[in-house]
Amino acid sequence: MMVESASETIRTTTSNQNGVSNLSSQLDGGGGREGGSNGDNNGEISPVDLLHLQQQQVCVCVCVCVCTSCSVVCACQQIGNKQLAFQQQLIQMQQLQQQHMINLQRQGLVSLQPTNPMQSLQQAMCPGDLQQLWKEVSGVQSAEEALKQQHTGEGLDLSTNSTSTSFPKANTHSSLHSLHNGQDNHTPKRDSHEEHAGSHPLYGHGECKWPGCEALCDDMGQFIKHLNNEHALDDRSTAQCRVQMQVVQQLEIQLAKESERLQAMMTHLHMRPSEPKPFNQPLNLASSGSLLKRESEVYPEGLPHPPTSATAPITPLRQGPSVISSSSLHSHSHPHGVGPIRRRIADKFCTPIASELAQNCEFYKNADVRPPFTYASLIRHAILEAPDRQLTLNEIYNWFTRMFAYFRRNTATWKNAVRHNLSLHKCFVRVENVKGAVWTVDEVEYQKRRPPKMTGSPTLVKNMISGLGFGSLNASYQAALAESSLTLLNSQGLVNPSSAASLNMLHGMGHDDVSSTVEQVNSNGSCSPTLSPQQYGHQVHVKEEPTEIEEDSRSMSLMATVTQNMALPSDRDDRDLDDELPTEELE
DNA sequence: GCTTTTATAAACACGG
DNA sequence: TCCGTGTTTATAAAAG
Repeated sequence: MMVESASETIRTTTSNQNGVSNLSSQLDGGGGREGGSNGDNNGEISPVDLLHLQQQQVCVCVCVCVCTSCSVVCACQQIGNKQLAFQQQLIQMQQLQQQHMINLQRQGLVSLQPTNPMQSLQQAMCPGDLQQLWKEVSGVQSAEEALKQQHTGEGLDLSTNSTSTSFPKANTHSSLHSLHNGQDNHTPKRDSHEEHAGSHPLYGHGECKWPGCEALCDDMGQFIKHLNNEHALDDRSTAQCRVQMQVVQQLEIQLAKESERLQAMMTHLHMRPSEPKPFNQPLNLASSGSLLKRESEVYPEGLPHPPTSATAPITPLRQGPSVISSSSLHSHSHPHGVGPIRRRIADKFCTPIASELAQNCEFYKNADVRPPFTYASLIRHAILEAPDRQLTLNEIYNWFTRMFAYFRRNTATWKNAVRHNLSLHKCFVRVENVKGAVWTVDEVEYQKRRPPKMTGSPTLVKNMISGLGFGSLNASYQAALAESSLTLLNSQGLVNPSSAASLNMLHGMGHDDVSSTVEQVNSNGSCSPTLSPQQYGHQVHVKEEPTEIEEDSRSMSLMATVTQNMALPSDRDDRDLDDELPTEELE
């Protein structure tokens, strides 16, 4: 069996301000470095050294051959004081590497084994490094290019933390694209070329994505031809395939490490369900700061204690803004120890509750963490999640307890709050059907209560804020909806925005507010509160707005306006509304 | 400092 | 009477 070999070039370069000139002072002698081992380790540079060099903003080139038959290791462990000396060293190293590569190519490249040399590199190699390996294997990159790249600041950021790993932009763009550039490659956005070219994982952006190959192909046919000619089943392709397997394996290892880290973090943050909690004190995302002062307080057993009494801040897994804000960290505790939770953070930042919950569903189910949403948001979400978008009070209770560990205790407190919110907010409409009293959501009222800070058409936003306030949806609002959100949704493939499926999809997309608004635009273009009780044929309104016309008609919900319209048919505005609403809604 | 929003607590009414 | 449900009021705090 032929010797399986490859040459690995790891470049840690920096686009630093210090440049190589700083190198000498930082590395000269090297005796002061912790863990420094490049002085007596037989020419090897350990990952620790690499990391250290990188952290020290040092430009260093390490060329390590991973072949099983030779032990060529080219490392700049003896970096001189002078920049020139360092550059010379680099050149020598590159020449050595190039020569070695030539030898390898003469031997005939064969597949790589996941041998120990390779595995030993895994600590220092990120997947991008493995991709870089392709360049060396395929001989695409010359040493001059590498040297040039090094001094132009492009190269691998050798960090032990994969999250901070950056990949070379220039010469590995193509090869990395298919695997590592998930942001580019996994997003639905694809250039027109790719869209028209069909879907071949090895073809995109008009070029071959075979690792190490950047051959330009005008169309799919040309690509197929190129694929068959250049990447046929031979030793070289096999070797590349095996390296690709290594890449995947490396990614899996990294994933396992990150998962383990995550688990440790969650464990550290008291998320061990199996671990007995002495007092089962919840963690409050919003007002955790006040808890720091009272974390030593103990509430007597059997006595209700404030649900806001958390012991430590904890955040769910998310990337959005639902994090503990500085203000929340410094919130004051309630003088009676009952610190009411102020505005939920996610509400404050207009975080879509659906996406937040979808993202951290298990988190909230298991962690005694107060969800960063207002009661109103939660209630609304619970109702909208229901198949028919209506829930009894008890079902709302059950949803709270099912979805949030936080609400599995202090039931009297939060249930009272739920009832209070249901009664207080006009967006919650109590209706009676055959099942009894159920609660629904008047989306118009909800949006009016909290104007959505959505990104989109300014016209839409404007109309959402101002146009909603006349008891009916004016034309501009409808037009804005149709122009912006509905178009957006249609572009997302949501043909029927009024369907529950669309709702769920929208929630999943994280357009909580947008979705709920757009839902109101039905297929015939008219706007109706989808969730208003008129939908429910057998339902009778129990919760009514005051019979007298409010001074501010904007406070009237659409549903309530309909109700009033029935009672006060002579009202002009209500007549206008009557014209706009489907007749069946008045029945 | 004012207003709005929200959370919390509590009182009360009503019906089963 | 008790309990669940629903409404209302009061208070405090945060945020704009």
